[in-house]
Amino acid sequence: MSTSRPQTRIQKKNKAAILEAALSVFSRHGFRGATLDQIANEAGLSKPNLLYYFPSKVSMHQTLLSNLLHRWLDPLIAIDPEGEPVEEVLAYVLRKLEMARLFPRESRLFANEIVQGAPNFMDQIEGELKVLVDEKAALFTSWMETGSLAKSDPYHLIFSIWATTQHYADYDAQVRIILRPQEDTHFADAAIYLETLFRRMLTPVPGLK
Amino acid sequence: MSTSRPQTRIQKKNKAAILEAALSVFSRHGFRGATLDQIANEAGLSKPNLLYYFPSKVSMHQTLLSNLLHRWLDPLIAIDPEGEPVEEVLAYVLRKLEMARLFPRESRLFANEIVQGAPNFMDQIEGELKVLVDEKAALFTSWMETGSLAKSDPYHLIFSIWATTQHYADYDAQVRIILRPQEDTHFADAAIYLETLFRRMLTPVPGLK
DNA sequence: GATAAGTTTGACCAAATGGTCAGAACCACG
DNA sequence: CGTGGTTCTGACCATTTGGTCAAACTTATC
Repeated sequence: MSTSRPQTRIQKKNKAAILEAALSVFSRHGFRGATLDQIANEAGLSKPNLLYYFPSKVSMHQTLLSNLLHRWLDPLIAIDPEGEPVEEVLAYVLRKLEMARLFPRESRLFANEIVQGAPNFMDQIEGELKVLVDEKAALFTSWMETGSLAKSDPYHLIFSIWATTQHYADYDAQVRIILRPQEDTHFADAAIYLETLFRRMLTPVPGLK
Repeated sequence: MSTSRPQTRIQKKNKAAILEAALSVFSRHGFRGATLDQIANEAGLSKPNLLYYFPSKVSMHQTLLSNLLHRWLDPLIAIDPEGEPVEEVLAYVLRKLEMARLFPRESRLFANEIVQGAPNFMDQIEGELKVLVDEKAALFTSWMETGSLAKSDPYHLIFSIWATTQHYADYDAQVRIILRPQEDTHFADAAIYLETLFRRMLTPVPGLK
């Protein structure tokens, strides 16, 4: 209910610059490993100036995490219960891969948080995320029962989609070294591979009941 | 060539306790996020005592990483060029999943290091790991050419195996929350799911040339 | 059980880190 | 332009952190 003032031009610009820098630093070094000096440097501001816009280091981190949640859930929400099942799931895979390509820092921020036991993200995982996953798992199960999707464990199916796509963001350093010659095409190659992988998994085999 | 003295009883015990504690702390908080006080606490030793056994914080980290490399590569080495292709790769998948179950801290240590751009692991990834991956990728390709393994990109195949299996160690916190009711059986369920996923991917379809 | 080697610790240090604050500089607007 | 709010900074602070060291305490060996 607080009558919050509208942001000034400078506030908008600097808050954005700080969050941008904080995302880079937190996603590489984790919360504890990141320092305000690094963030200030990268944002082109002084350390006390950071703390003029955000009351503390944790508040920057929390802001980033809650901004992240919606972007992270959107591709899952977009699965259409009225669509063609195999194509809907494959489209989800490709959307997730696209996220890994376009927002690798966000993916790593998330990875860092989970690896550390999700100390600041538990609530959201237990809440919105779990509800949504349960809902989509139920949708997958109903598709499997009508025979329009091959039967398998819907939760582990979702995990395998997350794992394979996020791998290209989180393990970027490893992927680049191993694929050195084809560095520039590796996302396109991954898309082809993953579409095959999941199409074979999901396409119902007519002979089986 | 240095004539290194044999370790005393106490040295053996305390070095092991320190590495054990360091593994726990580094794997949760990353290198920068871990503190010597935490490690000392967990090991039941004083901070100066840690530094009697290891000259610095980085030396503990490096020791853990190089101990890790061999355990990490072994399952890949064990793929037998003389074996039945589909079964060999599936056995590799299950071995990797077993590693995620038995050594989750090691997996997270590795994940932390790669997420941060592998500052202390580059050499080994560029060296031994890349050579071994190239070798096994070539083996997969030869199997694909003789028709005993379905055709696909061997590098992305390997990535997808790593990603899906390590997910259960690295994203443990998330997995446990989403699967709460079946927490205790989730590795067994994952084994069934992943075997199906990769069997469908790898089994050659007779009708296709 | 003396003695030399191995082990442990409290006290300490310099650097780094998150954060504060008074005041200076800047900007929008009448 | 001047004035009131906004933005920025240098100097500062308390705490944490990796690391040192001399001295004390154990342990093994003869």
